[in-house]
Amino acid sequence: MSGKVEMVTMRDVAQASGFSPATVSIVLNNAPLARYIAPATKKRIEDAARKLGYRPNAMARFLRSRRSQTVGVMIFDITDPFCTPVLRGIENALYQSSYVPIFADAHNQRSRFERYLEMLLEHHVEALIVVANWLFVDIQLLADLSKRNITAATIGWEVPGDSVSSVMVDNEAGGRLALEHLYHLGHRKIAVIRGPKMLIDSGPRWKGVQKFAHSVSLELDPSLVAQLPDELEANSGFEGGYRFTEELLERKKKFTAVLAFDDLTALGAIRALTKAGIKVPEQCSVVGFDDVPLSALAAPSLTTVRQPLEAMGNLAASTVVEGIKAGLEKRDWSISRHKMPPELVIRDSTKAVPAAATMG
Amino acid sequence: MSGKVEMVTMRDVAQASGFSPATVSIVLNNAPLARYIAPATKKRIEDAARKLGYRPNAMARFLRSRRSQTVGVMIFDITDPFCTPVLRGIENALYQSSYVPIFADAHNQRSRFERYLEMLLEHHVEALIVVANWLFVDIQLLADLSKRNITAATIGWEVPGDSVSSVMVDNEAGGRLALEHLYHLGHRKIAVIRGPKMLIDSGPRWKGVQKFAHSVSLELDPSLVAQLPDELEANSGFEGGYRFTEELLERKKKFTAVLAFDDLTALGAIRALTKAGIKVPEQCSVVGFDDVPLSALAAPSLTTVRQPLEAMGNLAASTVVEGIKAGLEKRDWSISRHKMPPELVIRDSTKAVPAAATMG
DNA sequence: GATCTGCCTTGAAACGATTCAAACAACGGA
DNA sequence: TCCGTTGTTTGAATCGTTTCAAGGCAGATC
Repeated sequence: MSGKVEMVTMRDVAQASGFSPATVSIVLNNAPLARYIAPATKKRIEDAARKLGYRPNAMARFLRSRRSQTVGVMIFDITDPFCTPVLRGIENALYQSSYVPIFADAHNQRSRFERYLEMLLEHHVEALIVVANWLFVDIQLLADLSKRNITAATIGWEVPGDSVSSVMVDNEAGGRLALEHLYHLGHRKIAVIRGPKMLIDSGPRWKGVQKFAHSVSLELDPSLVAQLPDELEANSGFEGGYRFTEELLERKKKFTAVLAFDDLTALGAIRALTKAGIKVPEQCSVVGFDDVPLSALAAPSLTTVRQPLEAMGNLAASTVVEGIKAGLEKRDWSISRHKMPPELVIRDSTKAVPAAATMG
Repeated sequence: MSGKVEMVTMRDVAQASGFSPATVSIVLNNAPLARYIAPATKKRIEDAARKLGYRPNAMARFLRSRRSQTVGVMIFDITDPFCTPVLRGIENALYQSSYVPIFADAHNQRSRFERYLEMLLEHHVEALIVVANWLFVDIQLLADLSKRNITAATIGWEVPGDSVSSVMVDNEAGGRLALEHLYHLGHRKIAVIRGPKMLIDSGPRWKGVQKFAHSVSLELDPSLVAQLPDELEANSGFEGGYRFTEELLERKKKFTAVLAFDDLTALGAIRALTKAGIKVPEQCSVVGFDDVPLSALAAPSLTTVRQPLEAMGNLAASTVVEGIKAGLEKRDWSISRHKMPPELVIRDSTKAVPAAATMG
């Protein structure tokens, strides 16, 4: 209860057990040489370590072995509800492999991203996972990492070249799923809110929508289609969805459904509809994209195209851990590019189109 | 573009600049001795470092100086929307001081908490911030940390004794604020959903509610008061709020407002009311607590008692950084216990009680 | 010319682990 | 007795910094 606890070092364990530090190291790490160590020796060393409460010093270990047991996790904006499940997935996978995540939040700022990258490199992370949803393109990143052979993976984003693994949702399939759902419910006049140009997701999703429309000869009225502006604010989608929907209503456009770029946009659209006295889903259906956690809690709960966010985080982390292992064992290893299948989650914000459209 | 980049060490900088590693270290760290170094020398060393792209090796530095530039951030469950803003606040403050957060998510499991604590100690974090909202009480934690003199702070929680700083909201004042608001809107028949016993917040909030009720001679009908069960699931509050409200309605209880333990509970209550055809806020007001990010997006947007979550994270982080500094300079330093003032945020889920109550 | 004073700069010892080549002990066979 | 073998254990170097007592070198003082 009084003075500081002196750190217990390997030397202490060696002394206590009567063997040399070398032997202790070999036993405690179960290094290859451990197979030559007498069982009795192992036991005595392990007992001593336990008794003294020995904890290896991660830093000292690193210095010799080049292993920091640390992975950098760079998030573009933790405030975005998209990130939380992804982070959970990453954390969980790393935990299984006894890696510790160093958390970096870029706040959507490039300068912050770079400074954090610098810090992560100083801490010699063994791998880097970047959760981003737009084009942070950074050649420096690519060069720095692959040269220092730090395995890296991105989530929701892809880096050109073949040095970084990636995990994404199949956006095109997702776009298709969303429109297909509305179409099968009988909707024909559908407003579409496309994502900002700067987001990599926007293009493919829209393509999926168009392709499906084409396949069933559905004409998408261009005056019902809008594109969200490029914005860095985390919740700007909500605003955007709200404004565009409001505008459509003011212009007295007719539509029975809104296909929104993502869940926040959908929520914004719903807010505008509700405010104008239009009931969702009775008078107008709304479908989102992502299935962020709050979508299930919203009122009405949101029909959406689900990205398996936690699984994506998990996969990315497992991938880099695999990459680290391969590097250690000097095995060959090539990056992977995963496209996860999206899944339609039907909740309360969509409904079959009423026999007679009630909106004007 | 070919082989790996060899690490640039301080020795390389020394060689390139024509000085010794000692001098380089002194200059690059701007150590006390730096005031004796000739300006020209400094410049040459700094130039060389820049040119070679020298990056200090955090591990090696630690080994000598005992400073890992690392702070452990233990979160009880990142899935809880409460945590995100807090995490943001912590991250931001640490970033300002060039500390890097090591992220640990206990998933509400004690075993995981302990394992992570172990890992954080191995990585020699210079401080620990624990975001928890219930009694994880752990004597081990206390002993281990203060003995190894690692400064620690908790958020939303307090540790007995005087070794750990804490930042909390003033729950009692918050409870008061919530009821006061409803009362001033004219509500008299108010259902109250108290928090789970295991949460430290529950008691004081309820106490605040009671005190205010007493001060205005308002009688709280015990049959309109429920307590959420002890549950570890992150979103269990929603379920709880839903179920209790549903039950009240089934029992045909009369009330014009619900005072919920937290935002999720409030959202659950709203869901139940809406499902029963009762309009919020026209027929029934609902007030939450916390002001988690999704409260503003919910429909109707939620009136709630705001905890300054980001500020709380920020404060906790600044506090431990201060503690680290004090320790380094062998200054005296005593822990602090902050109680942040809550703030009523009026949105769309509350309204003056109608002249004639319409509910049965 | 010896000694003293500042100024700058540096040698060398840590820090706590890992890693091999090498040492050691014991034993059987020649 | 000597050698080789087998089965265990270890000495000593090393990783990249930091730190501080000590060193070198002008110029000033006696």
